[in-house]
Amino acid sequence: MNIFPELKNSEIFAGIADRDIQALTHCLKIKFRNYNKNAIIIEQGQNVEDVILLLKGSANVQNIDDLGDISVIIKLSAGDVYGVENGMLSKENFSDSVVATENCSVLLINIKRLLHQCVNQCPRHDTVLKNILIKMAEKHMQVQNKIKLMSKRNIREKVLAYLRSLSKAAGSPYFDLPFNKTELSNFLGVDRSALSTVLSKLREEGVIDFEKRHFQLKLKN
Amino acid sequence: MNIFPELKNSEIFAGIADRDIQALTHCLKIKFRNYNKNAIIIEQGQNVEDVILLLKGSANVQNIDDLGDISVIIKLSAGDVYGVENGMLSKENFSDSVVATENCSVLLINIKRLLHQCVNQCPRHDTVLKNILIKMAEKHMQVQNKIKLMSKRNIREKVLAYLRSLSKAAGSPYFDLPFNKTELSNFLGVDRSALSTVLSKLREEGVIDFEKRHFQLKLKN
DNA sequence: AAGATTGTGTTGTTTTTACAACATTTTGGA
DNA sequence: TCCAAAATGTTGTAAAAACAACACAATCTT
Repeated sequence: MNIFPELKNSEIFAGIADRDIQALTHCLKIKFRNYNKNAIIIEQGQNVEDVILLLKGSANVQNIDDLGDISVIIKLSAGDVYGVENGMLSKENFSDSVVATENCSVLLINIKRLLHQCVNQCPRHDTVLKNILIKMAEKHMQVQNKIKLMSKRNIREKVLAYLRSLSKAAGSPYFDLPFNKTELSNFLGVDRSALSTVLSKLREEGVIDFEKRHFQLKLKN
Repeated sequence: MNIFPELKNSEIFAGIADRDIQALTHCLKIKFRNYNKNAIIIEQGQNVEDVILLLKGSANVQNIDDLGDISVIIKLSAGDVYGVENGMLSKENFSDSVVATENCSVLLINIKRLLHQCVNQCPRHDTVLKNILIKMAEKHMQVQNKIKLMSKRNIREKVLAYLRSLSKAAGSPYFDLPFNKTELSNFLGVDRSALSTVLSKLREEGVIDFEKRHFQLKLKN
């Protein structure tokens, strides 16, 4: 399959001439894949060979521990990249899974080819790497911010801090959760039913309103 | 002050010839600073101008929220780097503080100079940047792992998971906490006295033993 | 060395959470 | 469209956590 048109629309390849993109496709051994919702894009334990670039859809980076408890580490949206950090540290295996939460289109980029200086002196290799590293930095900041949420001493403060950050990102008191409520509980590291109770209470108090994934933050509270 | 000898001992400059290091010092506007224990190396809100490289000592990356609650996001040890991600995303200000937990020696590296292609075609600039990005990737992984700890549903599992990771890193059941217990509670996002109770219980059950910062993991449990 | 500050463990109380079980709704396939 | 599976909200209960207050130990300052 010719994956050329898919790459053209990605931020990572923005501003790169068509024939340079063609060259990069070979140089970086780029593969294109589609995944259905709930499909496993990366399975924890799997060999680290490719970085993934999510072109379309969304996915959760998650981990299941010995007790079977799921922890959702981060959410990936279209444009996001995952796995560069593993490659940079020469990790053998992924310690977390990436699971599609919608139907996804994904590019697989060979990690070794990406990180090591291209023998062909392939044009724009560095530009792509730089763009990907910026994406990684972005995730790094997001994860650090998530730690602040999770440090809050109760569910109410955790979820409010998270909702505020979504509202801020949306630039509006109205916004959509990127998760269903079960995923949200795993994202915040709390029990689902306890979260449900807290959300109901916040609604009853008039602090928030919500319907399915659509939320409104009514008071700064 | 001549900071040359200080740089030579850092991993970041490993394998770079002496006169190249001299050149880099100017090119990257590198400054050397000492900080006493408890001194603020970076204050949240401060302008992002430099990346810091911790040469000696240790520091906590932490955040104080509106309610005055402290959250310790990560611990920095000798060799660690902080602030690259902010620079890469053109953040104006730091949103977290970095506080010395021992007497520290620090290099300040101009972030713009580091990230943008050097006009002088200064030798080894890229090597330094690459080394620093690997350090960033390392922190990124650490932070993701921390999220897994914090996702555990009770203090017992959180602290045990953390102690296991320290034991694994030390390659021994005996190891030292990089925190005092108050800091540890802020690192894990739990109440200090509650943590103290859990640790005492674990000791009483024979799962762990500890004295000050020195710990032993007696059972996998 | 003395005094002040910080760190630590303990306890009791109150609040919050996890857990389990369930009913209902929604979603996704077949 | 119908069925099965998944998501959601609710409730009760037991367990755990936060909070506050305190005593004592350790550490730092002067």
